[in-house]
Amino acid sequence: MEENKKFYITTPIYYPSDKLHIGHSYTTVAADAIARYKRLMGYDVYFLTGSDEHGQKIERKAKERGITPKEYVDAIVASFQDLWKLMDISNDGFVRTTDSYHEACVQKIFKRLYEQGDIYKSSYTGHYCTPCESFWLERQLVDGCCPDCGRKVEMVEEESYFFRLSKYADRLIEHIKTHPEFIQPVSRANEMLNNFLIPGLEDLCVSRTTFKWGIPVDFDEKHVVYVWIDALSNYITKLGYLTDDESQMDKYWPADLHLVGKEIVRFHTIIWPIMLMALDLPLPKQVFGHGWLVLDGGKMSKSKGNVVDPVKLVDRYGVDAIRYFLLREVPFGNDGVFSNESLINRINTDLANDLGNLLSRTVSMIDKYFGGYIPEHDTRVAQEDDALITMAESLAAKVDSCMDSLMLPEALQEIFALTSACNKYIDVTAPWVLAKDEEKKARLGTVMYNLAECLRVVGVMLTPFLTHTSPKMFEQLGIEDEELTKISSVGTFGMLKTGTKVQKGEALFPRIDVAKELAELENSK
RNA sequence: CGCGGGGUAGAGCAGUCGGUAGCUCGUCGGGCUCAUAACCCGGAGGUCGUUGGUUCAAAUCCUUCCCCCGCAACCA
Repeated sequence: MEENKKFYITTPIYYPSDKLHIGHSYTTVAADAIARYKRLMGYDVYFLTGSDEHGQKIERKAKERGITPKEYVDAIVASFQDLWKLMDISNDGFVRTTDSYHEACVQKIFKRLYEQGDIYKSSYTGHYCTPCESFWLERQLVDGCCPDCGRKVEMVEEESYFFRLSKYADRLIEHIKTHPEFIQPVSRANEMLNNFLIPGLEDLCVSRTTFKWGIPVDFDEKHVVYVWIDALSNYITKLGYLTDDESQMDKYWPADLHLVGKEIVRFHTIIWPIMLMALDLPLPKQVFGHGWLVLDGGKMSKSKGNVVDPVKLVDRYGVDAIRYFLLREVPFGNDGVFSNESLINRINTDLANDLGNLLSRTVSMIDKYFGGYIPEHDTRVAQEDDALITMAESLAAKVDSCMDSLMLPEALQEIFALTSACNKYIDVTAPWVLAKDEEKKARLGTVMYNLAECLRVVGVMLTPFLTHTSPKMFEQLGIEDEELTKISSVGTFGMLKTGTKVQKGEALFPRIDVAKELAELENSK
């Protein structure tokens, strides 16, 4: 395997105003699967996630509870980390915007941009609601009053710092046009160009004086840095940018992939690249804006009180079931519907019926017909063997091509196509018939061997996606040799050793009684 | 005329450089009995939102209109 292949992947850093919901899990699980896949392929991966902890909303929430903002975010950020542990997220770093290295670096970035003239001081005029301490745009006002509290707003002029986005707009447009892979899916690139870039960018107000919970502008302490400037910087502050040790920065920057939800594509493809241009740093190779998990009734939102709690689902169905659903159900990039029913159906059909049952019937037959030892095999004696083996041998390449385009559901479909083929293979070869005829023992052995070997291949390919399931599969197949769990072992068929002792275990995914389960979920609300 | 996405079998989706309409789930029927009542095969079910047009041929290209969703505020 080649050395020096690196892959830097990030999720957004989440805002700790509340617990995370299934949508956040979706982004992070997707990033995790990609990160794990790249590691499996031999890349030196750095996978970063974190929390974006500043801003007025946090300050207000903390005040309501009578605690400091830091106390408030500490508790919630701990819950983030628990969730990622629960979901088996393999992040290499976790950045908090309240970390001292981050704050120091953001101050340096801000100062540098100011000194080189990309940030300048001016004044901002807007409709201000004093009780809410918020500025509102003209069109946001309801009958000329604050949309939050309905009270009168007043025109206020505030001293602010501005970032010259306009200066870099042409360069950015050019970059987007010459790098079609930069913003994915492409429809999002069109959206950015048509809505923001081509009409012309206005300079961005990048400091606030109306609240304190932020990173102070060190040369003008009554200002704090605008949260997006603060937050976006995380992708490089964590790598040690502008510190004595920039080795991580040298190694991993530019990012290979910023995975984000579609609503923040704008910040990642306009403000962030322009910040990087101003800092004279290379731009990330790709920003991928995935879609949302929506509910039957529409968007998931805290105000509607319909958010789905990932912890509850994981407790009930297990991590792998949830990971699988998130990665498989919705075309990556599109919106998709989340419902308990679709979740349970997905678990039952793919995981319980196709995969789990296949392993179960295969191991049982090896137990029954060969005393639990994987038998000898002839290679490709029948046409059906040939088709199956060819499929198994070409699986890794197919999955790789899907993963290259970030087609996660399609990658899983390829893997499950092999399990389907195995189920069919059992039907065609009818091992229970072969078992009745002592003369067909050799043929029976080959059939069982082929099945076990295919399952091993499936197990290897599922490693990045179903982190608990693959080891369980290997255990039941009796595989102890680490080499047989690596990607390098699936290119040629027949690596599994004859004589390996299989271990019948518990069902990988017990089948769920849909009606009963839905009723219980309904009651537990 | 703000921008973007979408309207294809009961449900959810694929198919869009034109050429017999596919997949998953569900449903109906059959097969098998190794297995988690799982697995395998087959059937039924669609005037591809609407109007007009281009063409030998349109879900696919152009056009009219209708409907749904999202964005334009720090909710993945």
